[in-house]
Amino acid sequence: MEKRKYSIAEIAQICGVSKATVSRVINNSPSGVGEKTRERVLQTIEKMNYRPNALARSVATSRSGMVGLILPDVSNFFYPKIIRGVTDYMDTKGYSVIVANSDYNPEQEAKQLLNMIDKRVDGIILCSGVSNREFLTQFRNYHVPLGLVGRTFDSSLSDTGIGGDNVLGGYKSASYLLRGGNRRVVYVEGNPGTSGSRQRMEGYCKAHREFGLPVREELTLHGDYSVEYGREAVDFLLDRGIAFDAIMTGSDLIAIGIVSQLQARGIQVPEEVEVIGFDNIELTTVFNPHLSTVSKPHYDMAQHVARQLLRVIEGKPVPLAHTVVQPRLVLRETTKKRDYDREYL
Amino acid sequence: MEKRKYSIAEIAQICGVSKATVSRVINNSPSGVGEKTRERVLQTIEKMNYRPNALARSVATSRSGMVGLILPDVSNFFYPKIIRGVTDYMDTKGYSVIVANSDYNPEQEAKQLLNMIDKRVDGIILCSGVSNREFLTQFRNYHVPLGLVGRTFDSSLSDTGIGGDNVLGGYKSASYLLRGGNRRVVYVEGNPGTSGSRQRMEGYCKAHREFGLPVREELTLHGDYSVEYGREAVDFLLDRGIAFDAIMTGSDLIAIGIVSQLQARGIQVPEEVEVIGFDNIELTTVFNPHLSTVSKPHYDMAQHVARQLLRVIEGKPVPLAHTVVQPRLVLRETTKKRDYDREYL
DNA sequence: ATGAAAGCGCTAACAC
DNA sequence: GTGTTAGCGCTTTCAT
Repeated sequence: MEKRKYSIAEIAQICGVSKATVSRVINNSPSGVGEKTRERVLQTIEKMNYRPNALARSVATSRSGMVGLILPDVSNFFYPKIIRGVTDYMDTKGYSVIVANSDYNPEQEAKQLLNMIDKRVDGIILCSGVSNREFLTQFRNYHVPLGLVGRTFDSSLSDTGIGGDNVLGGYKSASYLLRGGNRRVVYVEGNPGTSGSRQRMEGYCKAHREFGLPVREELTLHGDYSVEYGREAVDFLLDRGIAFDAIMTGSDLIAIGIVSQLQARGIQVPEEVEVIGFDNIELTTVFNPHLSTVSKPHYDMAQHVARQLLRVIEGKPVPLAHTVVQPRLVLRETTKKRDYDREYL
Repeated sequence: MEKRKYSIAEIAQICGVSKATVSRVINNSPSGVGEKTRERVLQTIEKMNYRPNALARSVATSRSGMVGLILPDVSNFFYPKIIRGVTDYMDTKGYSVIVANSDYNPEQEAKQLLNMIDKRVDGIILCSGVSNREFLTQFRNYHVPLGLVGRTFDSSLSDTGIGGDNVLGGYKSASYLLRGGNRRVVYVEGNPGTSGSRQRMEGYCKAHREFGLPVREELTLHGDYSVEYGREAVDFLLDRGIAFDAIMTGSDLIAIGIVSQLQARGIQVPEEVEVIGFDNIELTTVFNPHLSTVSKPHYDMAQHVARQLLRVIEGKPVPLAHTVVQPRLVLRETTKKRDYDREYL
C-alpha cells in the first residue's frame, strides 16, 4: 500500500533487475524470464501496488486498446442496448470504449470523430451517423478502422457495417397499412438528415406507388426521435384538421408518444387509427397497448460490428464486411388483427 | 490529404522550425510564437491532416483528459440519463469518458475500476457501486479522484458524491402506503447487495415500526432491477397465495413489470393493489397507468458530480463535496387518490 | 535469461 | 520568438 504511482523503472530498481525484465513480466512474455525473477518481480508489483501505464504503452506500441463509440443520443432508449452490445464484446477482448453523443448534428459528430482520432482509439463505431458523404470520405484519410451500425448506404465509407434495410422497413410498414385499406397514412419521422430517415421515406413512397396512391406532402412530418415529439405530431395533425387513418413512424418512442396522445384526445387505437413503430425496443411490450413495430436485433447487430471491427483492427480478414439485415414486421396491438397477419411472422 | 500519421517532429521539419514551436502552436500558447510562423505551422498542420497524439501528450503531462464512468448496466433505463449528464458536462470541458458496466458484481466492478487506473483516467465516477467498504478503502490508495453517485453512505470513501436519501425514499414510500390503510405492504427489491437496496429496506422497516406493524419476512423479495423480475415477483406472490395489498419497489422498471403482471392476472391497480416505483425515470409517464414513484433529479445529479469531480481533478476546492438529495414522492395513477396527497407535493 | 539503449510523440524548462 | 534538451513510462531490438 503505497502513496504514489510507481514506474516500471522503479519496480526494476527495487527488484534489482532491468526495465526490460519487468516489462517482460507484466506482459507475461512466455520466454525470457527465469521463474525465480518472475516471481520476485510479480511480488514487488503486488506489494507496491504497481499498475502499468497503458498510455505509455500505447505510445510505444501505437495501439491504445480503446475504441470509440459515437451515437446520436445515449439517453434515447434505442441506444443503450447498442452500447451494451459493443461494451460487452469489447470487454471480453480487453478493449475500453469511449462513448460520445453526436446529437444528430453533423458538426458535433465530426468533432467527436476527430476527438477519437486524437485519443488514438484503435477503431471507431459510428451509429446512424448524420455526417455527409464528403466528410466521411475525407475522414477515411485518418485510416482508423471504422464500423457503421444502422447506416448501410455506402460500404466504401467504412471497413465494416451492419444495419437494417430501412427502405424495406419503411416499405413493409407503409404497405401493411395500405393493404389494410388505409388511404391516408401519415409518416412521422425523427430528426431529419439521418440516412435511415431518408430510406424509410423511400420505402414509404415505394409502397404508395405500388398501390397507385399519391404521397401527400402534408402527411409527412419531421421532428426528433422523442415521445414528446410523437405527442406534438398528433396535436399538429388534429389541430390543423388534417385527416388520416394510420401512422407509420421512424421510432418506437415517437409511436408511443403518438398512441398516448391519440388516446388522450379520445381517439381509439387501433380501431380508429393504426400505428406502427420502428426498432422494436423493449419498451414496446411494456407500453399499453403493445406496439406493432418493425424489428431488428440491435444487441446482436452491435456485437457483430464490434467483432468485425476488432478483426479489421487486428488485420484479420473480414468476411461479409457489410451486412444488411431484413427487418421484420411485428404485429401487436396498435394495428388491427387481420387474417393475413401471419404472413408477416 | 495524406496517407499516414505525422508526428510533431515531422511537422516541425516540414515547416523548418523546432518541435517546441509546433508544440506551442498546437497548444496555442499565448506567447512564444511569431504571428507568421504560427500561421505557417497552422497551415501545414491543416494540409498534412496532422492531429496531435493525445496519448503521448498524456504521458508527458500525466493528465489524460479522460474520466471513467462505471455503472451497473448501461441498458437499464435508469442509467442513460446519468451517462448524458456526465458526458454532457465532460464534453464542455474537453474530457472524454470511458464507460463500463459492473453488472452489480463486485468483482466486475473492481476489474473495471482497475482498468480505469491502468488507462490513467483523471478521475472516476462510480454509480451505485456494489464494492464493499474494504475494497473501496484500499482502492483509495491509487489516489485517483473518485465521485460516487447514488451511494452516499460513506463520504470518506470518495472525494465527492451525490445521492438520494434512500432510507428516506423507502420510508416515504412505505409510510404513505401504510398511512393509506394497507397492512400487508410488499417490498420488491432489485439486485441485492446494493447500498441503495439496504437503505430502502431500512426506511421500510422504520415506517413499519412507526405504525407498530411487524416486518414480515415473506413480504420482502429480491431479484434484479428489471421489468421481467417485476412480473416474476407478482407470479411468485400470487402462486404462493401470499396475501398483500400494496407493493413498494426498488425501481420503476420493477414496478412497471409488477403493474403489468398484476393487470394480466386480473388485479386492478390501484383499486386492489397499490404500487409505488422508485427513481421516476421518464418511462413512468409513458406507461399506463402512470406510475406513482419516488423522484430524484438524475440528470442534474450526474452533472453535479461531474462538475465536482473536475474540481477535485483540477485541485480546486470542492464545497459541499458530499450531498444527499431529498427524494420526493410523486403520486400518480398507481396509488389511490387521497385528500392528503397534496402534502406530498 | 537478462540488460543497455534507442525510440514512441509529446511537453517543459532553459538557453539564446 | 525560437531552438535544445531532457524527460514521461513504456516496448523492443540487439547484445551478452
